[in-house]
Amino acid sequence: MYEASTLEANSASNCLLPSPHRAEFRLVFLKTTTLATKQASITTIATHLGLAVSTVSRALSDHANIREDTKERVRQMAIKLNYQPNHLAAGLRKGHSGILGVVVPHISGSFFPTVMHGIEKMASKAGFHVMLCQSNEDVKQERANIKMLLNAQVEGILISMSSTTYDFQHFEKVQSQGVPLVFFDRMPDMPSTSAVVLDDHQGAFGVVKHLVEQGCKRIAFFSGPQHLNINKNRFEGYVDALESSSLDFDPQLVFQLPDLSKAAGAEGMNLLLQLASPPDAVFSSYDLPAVGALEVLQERNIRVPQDIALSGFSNEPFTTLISPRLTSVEQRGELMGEAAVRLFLQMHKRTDNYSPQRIMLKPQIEVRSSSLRNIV
Amino acid sequence: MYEASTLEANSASNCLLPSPHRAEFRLVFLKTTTLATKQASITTIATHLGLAVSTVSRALSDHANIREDTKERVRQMAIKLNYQPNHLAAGLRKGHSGILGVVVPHISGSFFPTVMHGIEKMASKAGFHVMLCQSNEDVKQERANIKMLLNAQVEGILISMSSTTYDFQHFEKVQSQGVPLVFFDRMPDMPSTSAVVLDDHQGAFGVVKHLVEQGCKRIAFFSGPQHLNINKNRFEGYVDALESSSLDFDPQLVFQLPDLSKAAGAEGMNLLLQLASPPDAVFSSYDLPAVGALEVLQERNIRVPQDIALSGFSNEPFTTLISPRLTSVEQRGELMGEAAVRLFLQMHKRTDNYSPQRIMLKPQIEVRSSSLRNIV
DNA sequence: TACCATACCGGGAACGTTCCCGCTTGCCAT
DNA sequence: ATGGCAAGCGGGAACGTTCCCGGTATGGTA
Repeated sequence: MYEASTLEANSASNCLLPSPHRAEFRLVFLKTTTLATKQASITTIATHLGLAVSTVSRALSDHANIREDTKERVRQMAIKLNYQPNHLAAGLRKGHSGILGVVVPHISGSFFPTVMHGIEKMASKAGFHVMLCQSNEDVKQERANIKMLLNAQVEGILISMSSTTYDFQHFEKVQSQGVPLVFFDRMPDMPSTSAVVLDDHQGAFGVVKHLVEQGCKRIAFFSGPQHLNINKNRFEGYVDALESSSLDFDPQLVFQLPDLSKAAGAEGMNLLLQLASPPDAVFSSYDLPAVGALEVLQERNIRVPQDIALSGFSNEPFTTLISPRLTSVEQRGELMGEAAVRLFLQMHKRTDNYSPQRIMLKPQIEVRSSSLRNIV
Repeated sequence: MYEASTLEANSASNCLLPSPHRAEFRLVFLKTTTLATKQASITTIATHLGLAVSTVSRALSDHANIREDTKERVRQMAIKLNYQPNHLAAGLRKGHSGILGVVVPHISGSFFPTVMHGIEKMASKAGFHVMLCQSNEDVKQERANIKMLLNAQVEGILISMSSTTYDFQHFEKVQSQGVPLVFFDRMPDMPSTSAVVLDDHQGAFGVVKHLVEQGCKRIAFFSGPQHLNINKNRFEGYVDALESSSLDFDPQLVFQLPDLSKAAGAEGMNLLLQLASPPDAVFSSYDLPAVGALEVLQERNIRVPQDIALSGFSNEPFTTLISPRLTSVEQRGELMGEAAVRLFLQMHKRTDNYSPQRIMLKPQIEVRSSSLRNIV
């Protein structure tokens, strides 16, 4: 169709500041070096006030056994000397760093960023710093990430598994180290792990039930790699919903896509249309293939949803921007992130006696015009 | 139009593991507590081998003055004792933490996650850990984030300014502390700061020039808050392109939207259509308002691009999923993230004598069917 | 034989905190 | 007058590293 052309494709170009700015900079810089001879520490405050280090430490942490006026003196001197507490030293001494590690397969799409948003929000509220890694869907990087995080003395790890992870020794090592481990969305088939996941089964089940209500009888399914719990559960939800609606399961209508892309969805749709009896609905494990299918249908002037109804999964932002708007399943990413942190906090409080817990979030099925036939 | 209905709206429900799993867990847990009596340190290895701590330290860091066979013995004992180096202690002693701080206004949309992807990729390649904060477009949180990061002894801060930031003292404090500070995308109007930004002016200029080439003569503009450099530069690019095309600047055609949302774009479009002489093109500072405008036009059966051409900015993923596909400007987020880290690394190497540098990325204008009138 | 350089390793201080223990002072009850 | 007790503070060890300054062998050279 319309090929996107490119007007400007030049690569990055460095451009230094004009000379007046550079001059101004030098000034600032000189002022800097003379001031920042040495960062003020707790000892600096102590010697300046003739107090003991321990007293200053307790004053700053608002300990009860320190008089209010000495506390105030310490605080004043602290801001006067521009004192910055050293989190590293405190962490070393206290035995915990206040850092929470997060590993995601990648930072793209809308789901993982949404979860990260929930995680960061909740973690910072609880006083934790978030250290972020991405595994790039690679077990080796995942292992390296976990090792890094353990070295950084994180107090817990929240992780969504990479798609190439089949053995779980690196996860077990984390647990044996006594570090709380919480999975979100993608979790391994391990007992004794905490996790927060979406009820993918129920989401898929609900979508198919909805399609049946709309009069669909031959519902096709686009699936992803089955070793991931999420895809497996979505598929089973599809199968169970068919059975519960006394519809036959037709393997011809099920495609395991090589990747969950738009192109793969388009290809799948083309294959479906070549069938002797093509489907009257397509349910895709992810929104992108559904859009691919939609474009194929629109090219061929097949009406959506009248001839073929369509539903995706994940409720990507674009589902409400295309026309017809795409029915999908909201994954509640932010809630998932928050729940994962909450689970971590539970395990962190009573590290002696935590029992692994699983939270299953109820999906929300967003019914839109791509599947809504009888507009009331 | 089609109201999205909700089938399942239950909130989160906790569900404990079934009893057999819990039993299995107890077993695992007991094994854990007995093993993890104490994390092995460098001293543990030293005493086990009858070596000095310093020797072990140098052996593990592959120092030249240690015999190869003792190195090997140390390494073996390390894995035998399941030794995990303590990054905190090393950081405290060495005076640097190996942590890079990142502050973004929010983790949503597609731009910031893309930048973060570039940052994380580049930083981890350089051996840095990434600590992530979001300011939620709030100066107070931004200040708190920076303070936190400084306490965490980060070796540098990469930041994209919040939209509510008007004074820059917290930035100056970072610089006076000698901590490298690099802005990306949104930067303050400060001299002597390093930054990597998109050439927003050129991007906007190019889009308008392209629209003019397509025969458009009355080009409307949707703008965002002008105190942010990005919006200001886009607006100026628009103005300069008009002038360079000897087209009149008509203030009636320029809207400063309250927020860069779809609804705001729709409202703006409606107002534009009420004009005595409506525009023949709309250029929006962000993609979402452009989609809002598009929906209004499609409702009224106004043809895009024949009657009114359309262009957005940011090249959000959905621009290629809607129809007609939306012309937009690619912001090169990943490249921006990588460049920001590279800039930091430069400043980090020669902290004594770095000159602030600015990198300006060339935008790519993705011409698509929403603005392409004469299909060759 | 005396001497020096090199290879290899130990001892110990330091990084900035926290926390346990102990000391003084003042006050009240016995 | 004696004891007890709490408030308020100081001293110092410890957390796990790294790094400087040594020390002891070994081997080679004058």
